Amino acid sequence: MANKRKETKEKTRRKLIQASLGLSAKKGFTAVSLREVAGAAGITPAAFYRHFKTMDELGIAVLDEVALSLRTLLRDSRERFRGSEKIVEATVDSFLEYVAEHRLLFHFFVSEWQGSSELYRGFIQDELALFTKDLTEDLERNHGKKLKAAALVAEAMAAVVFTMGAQALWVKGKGQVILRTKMIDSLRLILAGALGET
Amino acid sequence: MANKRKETKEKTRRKLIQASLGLSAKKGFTAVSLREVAGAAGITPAAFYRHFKTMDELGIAVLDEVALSLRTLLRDSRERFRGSEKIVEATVDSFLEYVAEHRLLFHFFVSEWQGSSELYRGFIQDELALFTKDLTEDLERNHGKKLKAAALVAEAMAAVVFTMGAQALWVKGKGQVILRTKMIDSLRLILAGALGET
DNA sequence: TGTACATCAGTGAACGCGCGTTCACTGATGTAC
DNA sequence: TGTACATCAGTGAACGCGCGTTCACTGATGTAC
Repeated sequence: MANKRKETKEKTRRKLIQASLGLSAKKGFTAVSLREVAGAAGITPAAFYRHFKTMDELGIAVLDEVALSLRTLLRDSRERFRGSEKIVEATVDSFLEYVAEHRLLFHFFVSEWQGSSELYRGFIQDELALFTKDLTEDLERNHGKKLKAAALVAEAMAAVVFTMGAQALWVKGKGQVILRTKMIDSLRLILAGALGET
Repeated sequence: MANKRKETKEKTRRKLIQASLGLSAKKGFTAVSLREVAGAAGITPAAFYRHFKTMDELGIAVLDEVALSLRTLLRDSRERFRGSEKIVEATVDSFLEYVAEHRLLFHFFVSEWQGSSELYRGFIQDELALFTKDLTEDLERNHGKKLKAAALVAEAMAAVVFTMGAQALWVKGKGQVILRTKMIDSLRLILAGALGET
């Protein structure tokens, strides 16, 4: 077998990424040290360099992970409302499930969203633009030309969904239900405005 | 005179706050060290303790500063649309002027908005709730009962305004104008949805 | 299949450095008489 | 107003500690024959 070495290396790499997510949930990725993350992943600080040149490179690897998972969110959301007109509920429910199931990834995403690292901010903005673009297409497909300025609608929706989605990270039980209603109603408001009298 | 000592102490305190803002713009407040901020303010590390027990206490002082300035934003915005029905333009223009004039304060605010410090996050959510509450009242006053669920409208608007406002930090020249239009159109969409057919 | 050599993920010790915190101190400012 | 004492913002040296980075190394895995 010519790949056992590759396999174990990949395993360690994934441990480093998971360790970053866990540690940055507590105090923010910028405040996590190379030694900490190496220790949490079960390797010595020196071995860290076999995987990443810098902590920034690790940060980007984490964001790649987030991007990947966000795209599955989109796919899931699409499947849900295919053929149905309940685009709003489908989007919100997919989103809230995503946040619950990928807490650490989503928290990393929003915490660096408005952060000070231009590198991470740029990456996140690009990913958000992708999300908005796909949402725009879905809106056009579902509502046709009755809806003008679909791109604008998608952007306003994304702002609401990500902002309130971030709140979902810190709210439990009943609060989750209230938040869900709030998200749905907000999106309906926007959609109603966009479909309103010509 | 029994207050020259007080005065100079207050001056140093302000220098520490300003230094924090400058430094955290570059790498985020969490990554700023006590020694750095003391150095930037022109005092020794030990003297820092004459003003704050910890860096966290300094962070809260900075947020107090932000809260204060946000309230003047609200006042300014209110004065602009008093008697006028152009609540949307007035809000957006006040907001964009605020962001431009208080870049560092606003950046600090949004960068900790979804951050990992529960202390700061809580403080910011409270301040945002205040903003939303006042906006709700203004909406009710301006549109009366034609508008239902004013609180929801205000919250959706706040999400849009703060999210797009954060983008204004990193956009120049023509981009600013486009962003302004985008903000206005988004808010109008929401408002139209809320005023739509009963 | 067995042997001899190459690869390379991870080790452990060492380095110089900036960190937060403490301490006894200084000297300008404030207060009491 | 002048003097004697109290206050206290800021100093500068010292401390132990975790940091990122380097280095020669080890030993399991992979490759060539």
